[in-house]
Amino acid sequence: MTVPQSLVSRTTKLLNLRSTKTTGASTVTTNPWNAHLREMANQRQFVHALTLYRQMLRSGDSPDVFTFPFVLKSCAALSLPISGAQLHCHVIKTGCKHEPFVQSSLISMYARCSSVQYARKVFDENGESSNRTDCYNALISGYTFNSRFHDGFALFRKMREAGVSVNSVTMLGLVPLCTLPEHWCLGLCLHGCCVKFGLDTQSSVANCLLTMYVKCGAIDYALELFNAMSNKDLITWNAMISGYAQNGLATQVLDLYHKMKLSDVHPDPVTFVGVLSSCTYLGAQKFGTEVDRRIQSSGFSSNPFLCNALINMYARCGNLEKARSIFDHLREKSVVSWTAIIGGYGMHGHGEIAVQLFDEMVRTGIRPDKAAFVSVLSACSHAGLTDKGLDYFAAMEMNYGLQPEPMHYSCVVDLLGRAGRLMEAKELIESMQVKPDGPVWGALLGACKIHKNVQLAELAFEQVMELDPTNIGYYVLLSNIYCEAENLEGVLKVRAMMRKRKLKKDPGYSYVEYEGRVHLFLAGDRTHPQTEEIYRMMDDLENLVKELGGFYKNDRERRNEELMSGMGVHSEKLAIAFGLLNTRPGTEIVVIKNLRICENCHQFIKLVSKIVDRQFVVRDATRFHHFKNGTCSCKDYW
DNA sequence: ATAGGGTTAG
Repeated sequence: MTVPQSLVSRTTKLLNLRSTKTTGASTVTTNPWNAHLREMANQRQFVHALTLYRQMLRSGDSPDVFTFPFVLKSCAALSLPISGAQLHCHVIKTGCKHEPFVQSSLISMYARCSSVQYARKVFDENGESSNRTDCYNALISGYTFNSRFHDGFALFRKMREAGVSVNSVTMLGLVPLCTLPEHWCLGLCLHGCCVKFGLDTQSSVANCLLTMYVKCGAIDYALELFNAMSNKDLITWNAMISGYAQNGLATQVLDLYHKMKLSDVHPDPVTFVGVLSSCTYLGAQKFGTEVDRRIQSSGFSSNPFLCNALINMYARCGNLEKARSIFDHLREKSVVSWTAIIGGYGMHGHGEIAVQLFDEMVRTGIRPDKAAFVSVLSACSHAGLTDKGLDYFAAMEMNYGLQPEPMHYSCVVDLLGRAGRLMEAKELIESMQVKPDGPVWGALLGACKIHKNVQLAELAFEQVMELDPTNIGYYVLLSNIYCEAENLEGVLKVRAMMRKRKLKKDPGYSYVEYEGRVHLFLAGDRTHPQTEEIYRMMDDLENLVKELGGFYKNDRERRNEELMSGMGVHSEKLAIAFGLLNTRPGTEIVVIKNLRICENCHQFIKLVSKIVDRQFVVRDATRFHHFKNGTCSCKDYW
């Protein structure tokens, strides 16, 4: 085959290749450079490997069968198509093009750094000799790399029909093609294939299957596989930890991290990223600080992934000083770092700072992306910077060519809604290019609660029901709107709707982080080991609060809340009592809530803080996973 | 000796 001319003819010469002496095909030479090249490639020092290759040519030595795989791999890793094509010329000149390892390296190189079509060409022109497992494997993983689902499976079928034997590397190439939820049944079949071929004992294939399940959201299957694996290596642990983390199962992550520490496997930066993101999700700053110490002592402190994860963790947990200090010391601030710190200031009510930082980011030449706009838009809506937010929203598409997604719309609807500009918000939704999702109409519904607009609320609710009929939060919201409007009929209507759809309100829960553990309380919970003491403490507090004049703002509201949830004592009160029992006087007690704190508890906490002279901070955990869907199942976590 | 592969942040 000829090397694609379009690539070679480009003037850029990344490798300054001289013509080389042609040696006999596949002559086994003891090229002294090869050992060094292998070393470089194995250590992922790809630039060095290519430099070394250049030096080798300059010194007059010729590349051979053992040289090409390393340098081709380096080109693939660095995505250098022109150098890759030049190497292809060298392969032909040195007569190595029929060498098995060189063929599969070439296929892989083309698939990874120029075009999978060229990879296919090499494969086809190899003729009979490509009827080998290696070449099939290389091309299949090439299709996977380029997300070519149908081509990948078609080739696999061809491979089976041609009677070419399948090995574990075939599966490593094929399984990651099934990472979309709609393809996961096929992944399950592949799992069956692995068992049939006796490949499941290899931990790399199992890791690959594990990752596939995780990405499809089939956490149960992933866990089953994980538990069945007797030789869990670092990647096994990491796959499961990040799998939980990506599916919003934060407490399971912390549990698993704990178990990993007890095993012999040492965590690496990938592990810490998953653990930190779960601390962020839970608002578990103390746990996160522990992890931070471990990161420092493991020598990973300059890893950019970890720095960003740390900034995010501290910022979301409210420790803005610490987050800022890491951010300021960062050598290279990426758009991710900026987004994390902007989001942190935004969610803790420092909208002005968030906006300043966003502008500063743009001044330093960093191009904001969609996530950066989410953080600045939500900062604007929390701080009431309505016009500023609208400017950013306009700039997003006009100046940066970024098509807003439902997330951005829900921020802007919230922005307009909080400012009382309800009709504009409604019109914005109706003008959307993309289909609005539940949170977009939900934001309007929330705004209707603030501004007591029953009519618009009914309209927004109708829309939300089309999109997300099982989300209890919206029913509660509408019910409260009716309740405030003293529309008893409406309240009953919502309740009947919920009964008909067999929906029950998720229990409100609160948690307090204590001694590196998350202590979770559901409304009316009596499962905590200290339940007796907690309830005693709470009764005392309630009596004191009554003496100070604390009561429900309005009796109807209390009844409504109780009917909606069927609950007893509110979870935040339990959490407060637990905190008072276990923490030292003078320390702050941080309570995290999954649902908005109710008016009664708000007052309760205010009065308790006067009585006991302690500082309470109640933070809204819904902010932590505002844009994630998964529910937090912390229940089993002690 | 040599390919092919699995885990990371907002």
